[in-house]
Amino acid sequence: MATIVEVARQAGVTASVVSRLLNGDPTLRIRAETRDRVLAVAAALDYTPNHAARALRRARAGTLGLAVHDLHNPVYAEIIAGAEAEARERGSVLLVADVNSLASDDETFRRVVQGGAIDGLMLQRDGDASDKVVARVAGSRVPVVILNERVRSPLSGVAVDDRRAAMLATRHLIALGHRDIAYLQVSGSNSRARDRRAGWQAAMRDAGLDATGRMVVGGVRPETGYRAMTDLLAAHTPPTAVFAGTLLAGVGALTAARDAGVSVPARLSVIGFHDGWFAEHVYPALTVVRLPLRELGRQAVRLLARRIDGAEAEQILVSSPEPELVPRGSTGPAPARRG
Amino acid sequence: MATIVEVARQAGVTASVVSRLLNGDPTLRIRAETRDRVLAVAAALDYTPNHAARALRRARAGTLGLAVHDLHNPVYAEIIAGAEAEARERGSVLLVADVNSLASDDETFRRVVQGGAIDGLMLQRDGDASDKVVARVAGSRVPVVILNERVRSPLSGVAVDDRRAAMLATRHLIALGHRDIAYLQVSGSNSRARDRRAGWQAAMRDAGLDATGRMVVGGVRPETGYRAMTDLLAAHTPPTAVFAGTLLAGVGALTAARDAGVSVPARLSVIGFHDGWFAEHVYPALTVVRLPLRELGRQAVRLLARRIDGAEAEQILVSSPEPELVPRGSTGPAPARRG
DNA sequence: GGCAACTGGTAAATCGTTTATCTTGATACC
DNA sequence: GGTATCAAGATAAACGATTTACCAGTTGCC
Repeated sequence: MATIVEVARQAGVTASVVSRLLNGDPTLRIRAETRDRVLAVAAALDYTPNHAARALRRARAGTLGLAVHDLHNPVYAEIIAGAEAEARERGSVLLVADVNSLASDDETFRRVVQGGAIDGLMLQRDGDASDKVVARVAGSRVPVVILNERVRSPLSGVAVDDRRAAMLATRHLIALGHRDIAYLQVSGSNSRARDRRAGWQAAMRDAGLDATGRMVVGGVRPETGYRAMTDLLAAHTPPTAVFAGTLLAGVGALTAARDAGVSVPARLSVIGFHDGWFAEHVYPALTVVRLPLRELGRQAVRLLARRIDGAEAEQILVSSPEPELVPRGSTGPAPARRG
Repeated sequence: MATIVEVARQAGVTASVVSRLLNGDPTLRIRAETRDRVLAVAAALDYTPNHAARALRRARAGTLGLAVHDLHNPVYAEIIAGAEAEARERGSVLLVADVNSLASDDETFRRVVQGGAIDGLMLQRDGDASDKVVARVAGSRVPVVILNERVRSPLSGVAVDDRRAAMLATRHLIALGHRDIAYLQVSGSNSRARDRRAGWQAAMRDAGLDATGRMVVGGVRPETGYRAMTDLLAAHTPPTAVFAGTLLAGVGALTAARDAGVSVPARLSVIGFHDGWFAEHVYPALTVVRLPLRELGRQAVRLLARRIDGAEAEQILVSSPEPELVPRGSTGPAPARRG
């Protein structure tokens, strides 16, 4: 590969000039013909600055870290897609690391975070491993942005309007005539869990309905949603509708209803949180509320970039595009009251 | 952050000693007490070698590139998970880049590939964008490993036994009494497409069945599988079973059957290729053949590491764990012959 | 006692960029 | 005519680590 010195040599100038020209140094005074000559040589040699050398000199890697939990969760895929696009547009590049490795493998953490391989880190707090990583990274010089959560001040975070979307979902069920609406709660203590629950409760209260006692942990995986739904259906008077706090719990709930012989949506309506391609391929197709996850990914990168440049911690709520109800087959009118 | 010079200073030696000690230089002669002192200081200062400096000096980034098409495809998620684990265990780190950006955005390609940000690249050839990337990267010094495909000699690649798995799937249907078995072909001209088709054909031939005329493009996405299945069902005598060359096409086929009012598995059996969590949550649960995708990801990283170290191009077939039939609800005995 | 071999390191040269500070000849100003 | 300014670059010092070559004492051997 051609180096900057080689370009300089062939253009008859010093490396300094090449560097300043290519980086657009405003203090550089250069004759037009010299500039053209340098640019021509750089193009001819297909000169590309060496990543490592630049990183060393600038004390900046040009790389953003993204800690991932489970790539199989479609919610992640969407956030990552947004982050990748934004990072690319800004000339950065995304480095992925498994959050469990970061938490449990000291060597990995040091290499990635302390060794300066990344300029900043994005991660979703979810479970002990991620909390551990947040704690450790807070003690380093690497700024961190929390994904998909409202956080308090020393931290930076970017979230979507979970509360509003949860209300949207619940109101949809209420509008269909449901009065006994259960909530499959997100596990963990974070704003996602709190806000979605709060949204459900608020919508229930607004409609004069009782929101107590109909809440059960649905988790973030199909299996947990399945179990939760199974338990609910085994109750004396099962709910006629269920709002699943996560997409995968919603899918699991649907499967549970089928296995229990409860027809959806005739006897039970199910609505999920966040959209994914397979929501159209379960049966019946899952009604969901869709949130701007891709945009969340983009904003996270922007915020992280600002923090790397020294800006203060910030909290961002991605409110556009707005949460949207996507009605599909899994929700329908409430069955006639048994009471 | 503490530098190697600072460690050396506090330990009363030169940086050379610290470097050689920490990197296990076998030619280094050092007194036990000096060694302990250096190690103690390094530990006390929590010394971590600077990524960029090391990369610059060694002319090696310590980073492996992974070009991704679509993170929503679960097959990818599994390969990535394997690659990430293996990379981490070897002290490398994974850098993800969207294959379309690499193909279409010149700037991105140069930064990532030519600038030395990665030591090697893994990608799945699938579509024009990826072919373009392969062509361009072949002209650089960066070694590339093709994922999930058997390739010819100048290239390196790692594949699973698509042919065998396809036979396994087809034989399962044959064993259930099906004789009219359609194949939803994978799109593109690659060994995945060829081998799966060949496996289907071989199994059909072995059973004395006709494999011609029952092949239609199913693609790699639910929508394409849906359309293909819809067309098949509209035929004069629809098949009684269908082998979908991809998981998502299988899911789409299932949905198509339902929308066409064809009950599965009573009138139509469907089997998919590769497993994914949602295969258990479609209705009926999708029978599939499972292949060692995670191991494929691991082997890809190993092969790439060898190539980076100068080894010749190689082709690898991941044959363990063996392809496995995972019977679920979408396949059943063939309906009584209409003829 | 002379030479070789070993011990326990040291010195210095990179790697490719960036950037603050100089230099040098020409022009402008008063 | 002396000085200040300016155009157009040149110089050189980092950034932090790795690696090759080398060296001063000390032992060992015959």
